[in-house]
Order: sequence, then C-alpha cells, then structure tokens
Amino acid sequence: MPLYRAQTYRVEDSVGFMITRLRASLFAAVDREVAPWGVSSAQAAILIYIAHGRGNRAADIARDYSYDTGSMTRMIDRLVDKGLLRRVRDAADRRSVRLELTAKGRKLTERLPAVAARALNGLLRGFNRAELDELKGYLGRMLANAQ
Amino acid sequence: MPLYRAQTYRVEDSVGFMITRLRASLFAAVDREVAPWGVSSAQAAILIYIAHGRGNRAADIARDYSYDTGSMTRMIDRLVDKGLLRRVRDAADRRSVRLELTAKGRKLTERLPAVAARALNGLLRGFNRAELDELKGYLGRMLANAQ
DNA sequence: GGCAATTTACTGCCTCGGCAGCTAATGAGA
DNA sequence: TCTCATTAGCTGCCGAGGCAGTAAATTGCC
Repeated sequence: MPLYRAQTYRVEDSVGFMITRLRASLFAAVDREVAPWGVSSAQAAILIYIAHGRGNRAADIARDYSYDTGSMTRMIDRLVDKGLLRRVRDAADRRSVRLELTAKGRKLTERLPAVAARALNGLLRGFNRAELDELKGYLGRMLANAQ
Repeated sequence: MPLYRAQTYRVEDSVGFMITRLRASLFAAVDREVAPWGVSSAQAAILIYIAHGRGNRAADIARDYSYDTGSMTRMIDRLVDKGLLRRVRDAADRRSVRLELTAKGRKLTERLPAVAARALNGLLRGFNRAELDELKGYLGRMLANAQ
C-alpha cells in the first residue's frame, strides 16, 4: 500500500507542499535579516561556503550545492558587483576561477552564520535535540532516495 | 542550549540546506514526468488546486499557497496561453477573476495527481505510515513556528 | 450616503535557478 | 603526437517568485 495515492491526493497533505512552504519561509526570514547588509539568503550561502574553505572554485560550489553552473556564474557576478568576492584565474588549471573574499566580503561573512542559526532555531522552537536528529534522519533518507 | 550555533554552523548540516535540496529534486522529478505534456510542476500544482474545487479565484490560490499575487497573475498567463485555463470576470465581484479549466486542461489535470503521488512515494521509499506521520508532524510544527 | 480602508488583479523590476549550447583548457588513449 | 572525451566557465533563454506600486471594485464605518 503506497503512502500517497492518486485518488486521495490532496496538495496541502503532501510532504512536498510542506517542504516548499518551509523553504520559502526560511529563506524569507534570512532575507529579512541580511537585506540591510545588501545581500540575499542565497548569496549568503555562497559566502559561507567559501569562508569555510572547503573549496573556492565555482565548480566546487555548484557540485556541493547541486547548482547549475550557469546559475553559479550569475550568482558570482552579483557578489563580485557588490565587491564581496574576487575572481582569480587559476594559473595551474586555466579553466578554473578561484574565488576569494574581499576584505568587505570577509567582514560581512563573519556575521552570517549567526543569522542562519537564528533562523533555523526559530523554525525549530520547541524541538529537542533528539527530535531534530530524527527529523534530519528522515530528510536524509529522502535525499538518499533522490540519489 | 540552542540547536544551531553560529560557531559550529555548517551549511550541509543544516535542515534548511536539506529542505532546499529535497524541494529541488522533488520538483525536478515531477518536471521530468509532466514536461512531455507541456507543463511544469508549479503549473501542475495550480491545476490540481482548481480541479479540486477548493476555490477558483487567483486570490484563493495565492492565499492557500502563500504565493505573491503578481506571481499568480503571470502563472495564470502561462496556463491561459497553453489553453489549459480560462479567465472569467466575476459578475458579482468585478475585481475577481474566476479560473476555469478548459476541456484540454481538465483532461490533463486528471493525470497529475498520479504523478505527484508517484514522485512523493519515490522520495519516501522505505518509509512506513508511522514514520511519514511523524515526519509530517515535525514539518507541521516548523510551519507553525513560521506563523 | 459618503469617505476611507481593504481587496483583487495587474505591471515593472529584480533575484534565483534549470537547460542547452558554446569555447577554452585539460587529460587519456591509440 | 594527434584525437577525442571531459571539465570549467560563460551565455541566451526561459519559468518561478518576491516587492512595490497602481487602478478598480468592494466593504465598513461615520
């Protein structure tokens, strides 16, 4: 017996619908907080990634975030335009572009993890650690099913 | 002790990150299935809403889906252009536009719930009913926290 | 009845993101 | 070494959404 069936399908009963709304309200919450600093939630995620030093090429971010490389190019364009990021051609592999935070970008990025944490904690009000772990377990299983 | 803290924040450990990726892969799965019929997953959601008869004004959908009304206008434009939907000015409240499925739209819409159910069941492979209910409980609590 | 507030839909402008197609650079194999 | 496949990044094109501002219609309140 499948969990969802066409005959009884109701949008508002769907996990997909809930996830979509959750994502939208989470992004909106972060956007409200970082807007005064002139960036968006999506841009903040890129900055945090680079600051954490787990890779600094556009292709790294695209792979880890499952982003389209064309989207990445334009995202980086916006961050470069804002003076937060710098493109540096890699001498060893001249196809690649290394991304470096500018001083301004580094300064801003220091404040971003706190915003992300606050937004998540807001959504998780009333949750204890065990519940969060269980929730993440479910989400992780779904992601694994998605390959 | 908050669940997320700025000092230890890692994007890939974040529920927000997981939700974002889940949404993207769910939409992509539905898009792949309905693309041959000339519609997108977002458009399919609108059609299902109208077919279920829980409201047929643009404002109803925008409210229930937490959509921007400007986005709704453009979404309806695309569906009207495809001949799936018809705009009918409401005689009683002339601000409103009633949305009606065309014969073509009705025919297409009959097949959509099955696609949605299949996509969700794919993500939920290995889940039993109790686990799904618990997951939905968690997501519902987060949505309530988002107001 | 008259005026203010609200609602509905629409528009322009913007960010985000996928897809397809392209070039340049690199790597692997005959 | 030459060829072919792969990779990195960029571009055009599109759909999806939010925000702000507008006009018309409706509702509510005095």
